[in-house]
Amino acid sequence: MQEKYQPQEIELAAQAHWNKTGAARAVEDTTKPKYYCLSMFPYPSGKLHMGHVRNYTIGDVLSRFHKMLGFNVMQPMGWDAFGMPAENAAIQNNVPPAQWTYSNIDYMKGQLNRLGFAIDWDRELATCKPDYYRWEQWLFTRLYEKGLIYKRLGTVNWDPEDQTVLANEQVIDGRGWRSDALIEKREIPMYYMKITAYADELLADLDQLGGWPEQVKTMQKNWIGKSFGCDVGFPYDKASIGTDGVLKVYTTRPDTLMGATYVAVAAEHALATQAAKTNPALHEFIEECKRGGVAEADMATMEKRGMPTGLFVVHPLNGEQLPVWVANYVLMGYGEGAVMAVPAHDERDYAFATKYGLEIRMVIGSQAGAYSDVAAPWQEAYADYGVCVNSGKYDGLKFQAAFDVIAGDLAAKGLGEKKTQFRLRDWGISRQRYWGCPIPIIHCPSCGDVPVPDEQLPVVLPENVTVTGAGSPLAKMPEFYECSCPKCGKPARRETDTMDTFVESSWYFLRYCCPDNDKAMVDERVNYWCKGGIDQYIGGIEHAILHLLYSRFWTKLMRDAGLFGAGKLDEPFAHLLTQGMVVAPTFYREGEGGKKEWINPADVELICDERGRPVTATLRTDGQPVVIGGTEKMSKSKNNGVDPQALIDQFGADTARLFIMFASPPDQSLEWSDAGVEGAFRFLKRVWRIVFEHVSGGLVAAYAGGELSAELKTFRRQLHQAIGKITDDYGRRKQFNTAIAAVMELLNAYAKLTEDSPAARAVRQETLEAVALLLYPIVPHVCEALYAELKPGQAAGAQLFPKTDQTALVQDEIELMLQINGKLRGSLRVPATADKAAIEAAALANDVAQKHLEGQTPKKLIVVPGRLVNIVV
RNA sequence: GCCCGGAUGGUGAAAUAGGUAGACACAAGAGACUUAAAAUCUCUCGGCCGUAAGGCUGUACCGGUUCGAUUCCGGUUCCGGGCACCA
Repeated sequence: MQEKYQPQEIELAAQAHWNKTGAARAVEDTTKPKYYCLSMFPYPSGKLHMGHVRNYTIGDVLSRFHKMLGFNVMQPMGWDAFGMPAENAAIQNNVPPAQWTYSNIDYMKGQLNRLGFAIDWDRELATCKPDYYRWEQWLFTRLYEKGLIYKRLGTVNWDPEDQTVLANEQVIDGRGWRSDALIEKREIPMYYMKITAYADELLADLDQLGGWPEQVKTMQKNWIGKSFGCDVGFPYDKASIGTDGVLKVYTTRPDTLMGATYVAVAAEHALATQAAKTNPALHEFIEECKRGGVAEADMATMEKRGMPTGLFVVHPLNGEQLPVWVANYVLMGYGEGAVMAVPAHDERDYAFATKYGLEIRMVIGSQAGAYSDVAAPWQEAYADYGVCVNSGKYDGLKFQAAFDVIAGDLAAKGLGEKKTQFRLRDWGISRQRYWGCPIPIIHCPSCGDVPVPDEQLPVVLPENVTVTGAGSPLAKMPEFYECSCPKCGKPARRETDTMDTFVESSWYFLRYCCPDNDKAMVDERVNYWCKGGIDQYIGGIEHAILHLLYSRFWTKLMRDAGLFGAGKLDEPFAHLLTQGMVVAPTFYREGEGGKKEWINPADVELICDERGRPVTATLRTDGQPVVIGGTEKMSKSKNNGVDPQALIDQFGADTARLFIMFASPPDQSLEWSDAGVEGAFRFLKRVWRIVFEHVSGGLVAAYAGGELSAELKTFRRQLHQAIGKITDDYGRRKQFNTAIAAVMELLNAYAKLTEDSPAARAVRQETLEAVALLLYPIVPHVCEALYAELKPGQAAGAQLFPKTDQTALVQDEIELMLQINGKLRGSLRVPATADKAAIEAAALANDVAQKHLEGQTPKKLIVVPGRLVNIVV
């Protein structure tokens, strides 16, 4: 055995061994329980970032651990290869997106292998390849025929200078990120997937997901947002509007209807358009509302503004005339594009009414008859449920009663009815971009939208294009869009929009089961690997809503298309681990026009005060100060990523894996710092040295029974307690930092062992064999090497995980803590078999207890078996 | 703004079911070994008082429940994630 721990050498050797033996190959085998361990596949952005290393190390630890428990493990990997960054890189570096993407995949695959992940590369897929996306196009045409995909207008960010649609991320303070032009909202035709048709099931099935964090289920539930409310119709006031009609709104608070004092409509609403014809100021205001992006966060935080239209509608219950306002916070795409406003009982309406001097009418009190408790002077809206007051015949009714009676009255007048509504909206999947999956539709002047027939699939995306950033490249390629109608044969035009990349990532995990099938989207192998759901899914918490919801949706779509045959799959992911973000500080300088130029932390010199808090920061290259931004998710846009490659080059893959698993539990965010990496390396060197010293004394058989001294007996108890704890940490708790700490603790105890008998050597052998296997899932390379030294000819990865020896855990005496009035005052040794009465007696007889009692009789005695005694004086 | 999280020593964190707060590490300081350095080993390490024994105090802030609260409940502050075209 070599005396020195040389990671580069042993890691390459271990990887060569795994490759030779096909250790990571996953083959269907019905004689073993299966374990499908899935990590969210990476976007091939160039090189791995710390988030990837963290994600895939967690996946690899769980994969290797379960393999040692006897499962048939599959750990696949692929590439979420379509997306905007490839187009941006193309514009910047004049490289075709495909070429850029494939070379990134090559490099990153090399990095994954260098980290020693047990990935079955035979199942690798890339979403930008026709043999993958053709099935997505195929299902698209089926869904289109079923009416689950349909076309309508949708609102996008329009950059008038570049003549192009921008993503929300590309709109900064209402301006295009490249052109700096003011962005406008624009309505264009888009394809939508009818996810709302599955809203009820997506909500109800959350209850099946026992292996999901509550947090994520709550977020999805709120996102779907099932609400019970009422449609309310406000008849037009004919004198002002000039025609008959009814303005429809939806509310979850019909009990407050008597307090409605105005209605607000979106800038694009028909009533707004009508009023603007004769009102130049209103016309100008509506134009202004159309400026800016479409992101909801911006809508919700912008200043609420409005303007009266001069039009009126009639209150359906009390017949009063209510003014119609145009408000910038009402959106045409959501619901009816109009809302009723009850300023007294809604915070947003309250703020708006206060600003524009609109009437505030209080109609809900916290108890019947008494509404002075929430009455003037008005400081804020009373949005809680209560009792109707100041509401005529409805006075005294509580929320539900008022809801029912008012809904009934509206229905009787034909001006409303109860309605269940969802916040969830249909999923717009059209993108006016090049680097994505082409939408398989042909537009025919006589036949309309015709789905591409199966035999013409896939619609292949041309790979040699030039991307300029202005307009859609496909729309400039006649050789792509010129075609003939599949129905009538006349000249037609192919759709040039591509699909949202979330579509590709909504089913890749099913395709891993059968990536080689060129006859079908999926086959019966899905039923083997996904039975009962994918056993473990691991990925960032930032995907808690969109990606996970879309994937659940697509699984249900594929199920209902009959793609799982006799198999049943309602939910794709049985267990979900949402890893915390890897975050790092951000630094920037403001350039011309206030544009932020982000600087990588590696190029920044931090100056800290004596308490270790950063005071100022300077750029290394010029020594000039930079602005310290917040600590945020490592990302390209903030340029705060830390390259893991340097870490691997210097210390090896095992140190990188160990450090990142030890630094914090997987579901917490991890703030990157270089400190601590050395510590992880030092620990591995220490393990190596300990094994080296033991092996140098000659090999012995592991302890298998027989008398032990008290010292060895105590130590063996620690060993087997640690095995139990670590098994629980890996398996149930998925908390790897404490598993590592338990091994460290065990080795600290090991180093303190003094005995040097044959029995002691046997216990040492037992311990080190166990340690090599206990650490194997986290640092497999070094453990493979150490285990081969301890048990020549044997591979650690082929062993079963250590089991606790119950007989080693037996204790004669245990220690209880002694509390007086809930404060720790001492401890107590009692026989392990002592009953409650014996423990009480021992506690009262204790010197410390006597001292604090000072002759008084205790008021109460609390005994928690195995833990403590609390004496209340 | 809305939804979901988080906050514990100089730092990362632990405390698994309401029961010893700070395990295990990092950094720092002191010492041993060494011609020296590196490596390694030993010790100290929340704050205040005390030579010590020990005492008081302490888990973002304010309040509550409990024999006992980092943990449960109500409120507040700050930080992070998501908000439908970043992935």
